[in-house]
Amino acid sequence: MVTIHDVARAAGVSPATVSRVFNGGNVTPARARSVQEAAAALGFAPNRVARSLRKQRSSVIALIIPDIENPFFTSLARGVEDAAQRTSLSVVLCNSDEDTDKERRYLEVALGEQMAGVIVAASREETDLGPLIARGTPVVAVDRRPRDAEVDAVRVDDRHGGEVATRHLIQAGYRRIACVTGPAGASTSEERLAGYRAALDAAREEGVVADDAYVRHADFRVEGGRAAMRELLALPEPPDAVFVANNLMTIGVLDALREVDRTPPGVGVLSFGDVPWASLVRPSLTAVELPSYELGRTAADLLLQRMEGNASPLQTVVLRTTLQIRESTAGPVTT
Amino acid sequence: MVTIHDVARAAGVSPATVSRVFNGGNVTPARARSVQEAAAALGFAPNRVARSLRKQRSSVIALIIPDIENPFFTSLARGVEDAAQRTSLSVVLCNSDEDTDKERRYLEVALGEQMAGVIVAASREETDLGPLIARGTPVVAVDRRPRDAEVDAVRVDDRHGGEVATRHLIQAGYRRIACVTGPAGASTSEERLAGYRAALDAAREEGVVADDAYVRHADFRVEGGRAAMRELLALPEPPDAVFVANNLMTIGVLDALREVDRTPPGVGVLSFGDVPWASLVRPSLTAVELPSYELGRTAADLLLQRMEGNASPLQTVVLRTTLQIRESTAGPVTT
DNA sequence: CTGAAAGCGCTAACAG
DNA sequence: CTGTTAGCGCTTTCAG
Repeated sequence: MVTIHDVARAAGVSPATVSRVFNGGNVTPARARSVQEAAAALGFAPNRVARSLRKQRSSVIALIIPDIENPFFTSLARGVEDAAQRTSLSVVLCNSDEDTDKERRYLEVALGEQMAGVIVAASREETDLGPLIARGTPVVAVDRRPRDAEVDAVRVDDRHGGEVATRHLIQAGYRRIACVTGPAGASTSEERLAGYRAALDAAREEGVVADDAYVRHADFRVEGGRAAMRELLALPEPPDAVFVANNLMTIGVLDALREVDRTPPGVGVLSFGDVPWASLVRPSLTAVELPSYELGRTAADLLLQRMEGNASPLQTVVLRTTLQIRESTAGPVTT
Repeated sequence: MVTIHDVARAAGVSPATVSRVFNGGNVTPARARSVQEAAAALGFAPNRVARSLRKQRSSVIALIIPDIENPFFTSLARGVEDAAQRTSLSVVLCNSDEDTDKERRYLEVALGEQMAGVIVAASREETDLGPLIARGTPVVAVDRRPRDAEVDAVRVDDRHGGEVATRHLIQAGYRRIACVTGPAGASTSEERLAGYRAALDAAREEGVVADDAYVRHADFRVEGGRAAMRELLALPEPPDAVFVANNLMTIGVLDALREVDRTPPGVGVLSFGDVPWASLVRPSLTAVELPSYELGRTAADLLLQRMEGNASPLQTVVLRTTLQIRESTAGPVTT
């Protein structure tokens, strides 16, 4: 391995000077050039580990997400990357797989590697960001919010979005509206469910059924959605519409409906988050649109500000969702 | 920050002993316990940067992929993660975004961070793995193969798969078969195209048209597929079938076809790689199925072997693809 | 089985 | 503007 010393010797300067050349210190142009030539000739690549140890901080930021196979999170990741692009920092992705153990491990890695910053979509509200914060690492929670963590956060108006969505189903004429939400303990699961409940409660007098038998917790994945929908269909009085709390579960729900030949809008289907490559899906799906890319972008901007020393009070940015009404909620079959 | 010295002092031992406790050295049980208690009490977390510097090797492996928004690569990533799971290594993902500059940067990071290993799906055949190899870092090329790089590789039978696919279109009765392939310079683009050409050449006598006007290079993304298909449709004599060299471009192709109300199987569509969430798509799509997960899994296994010191000659593992015949290639409309 | 000591490669004072 | 020096926190000989 060729080090800064080798370059120094070859260029006839001290190691410190070489370091300065590579870090924008004050060096005579002539010398700087000869250092660069020596470095190129020797194929010198700076040892980032040594640098991190010395500076007590690396130059990579970690993005920890719970499901790399969910396009919502990959789009969010693109937002983070694009924002980091302007800086000299690199972004690495860590997939916690909705698994608190894996998540904890990645959090430990981020701490131990002295990462410059961490953006995390927490698998559960219990996620412990304490050690990172104690060390002074800037942390931003995105999409999902750990309970009582002292961090900046960027998320969407889950509760409100869930309420608007459910209200739309009611207005479209559906009366037995089910909800397939995510794992208990994930903030987004809970909030979207709360919005659903609020809308149902407000509509009691219109003959809308509010019954917890219509509520299912699944895993935010295709299989979970499918299983939940099958259960709902097996009910003595199956729902005539479903509010599904994320995009992937909606795919499972649609599969389950197709199995029994009941398709939207006969059974209304409304997804929180656009189904991936929605253009392929017929009938087109009504969905609460989420600004996934902007979520990532905003989180990264916030993180970068903190890294530059912005010491203003902690903030939570809430991004708006938009209900996109399409064919899948056109109204129940009139029997 | 609490270091190994603090723990040593608290436990009344030397730093070396603390290190041994955390690395499985020989330490009296009683002492080991008191060290662990001290560590816990102080909230000690080992500094992985210092360790990496000392050991000249970190404990994370990098997976560099060209498109994090492509489910093929995220599935591959899952394969890598699951294989790494058995070890104490962590996997971080780097998205090169089909951009050779970003890719080079990540390769530099992997080198500078002294990563324990690197798995890379190279954006182009020119990708330079030299420095990594020179340093002795185990490297495995997956899916895409950099030209003359001295590395282990895991890929699929792209050429053969492309040939089988095209032959199927011919047998189904299509005669003007186009090909939308990926960027020139990506090994998979070239190989799949070569397979397509071989199949056409072999079928000249059956009235099959082999004309480079029917060949388009796009970007392996939805937009590229859409644009390419629009061009093909604008030809004086548009194709009656398309072999699309990846899953995402197929989505764009289907969109473009729908715009002009020409849908499969009237125009045959065959995708190299299953379209994501294919269950949603009607008509169902004929596709060359790729073992994406196994690709990642195999690459990681190979990498782990090399890290354990396996010094057998370099190997290339080629995984089989399977043609899944479905509705989208049922045959042209008879006019 | 344990401790002392010597760095891994780099950067940041501090002198000059 | 440049060189010298002193570590960053850890692991690993080498003695004992």
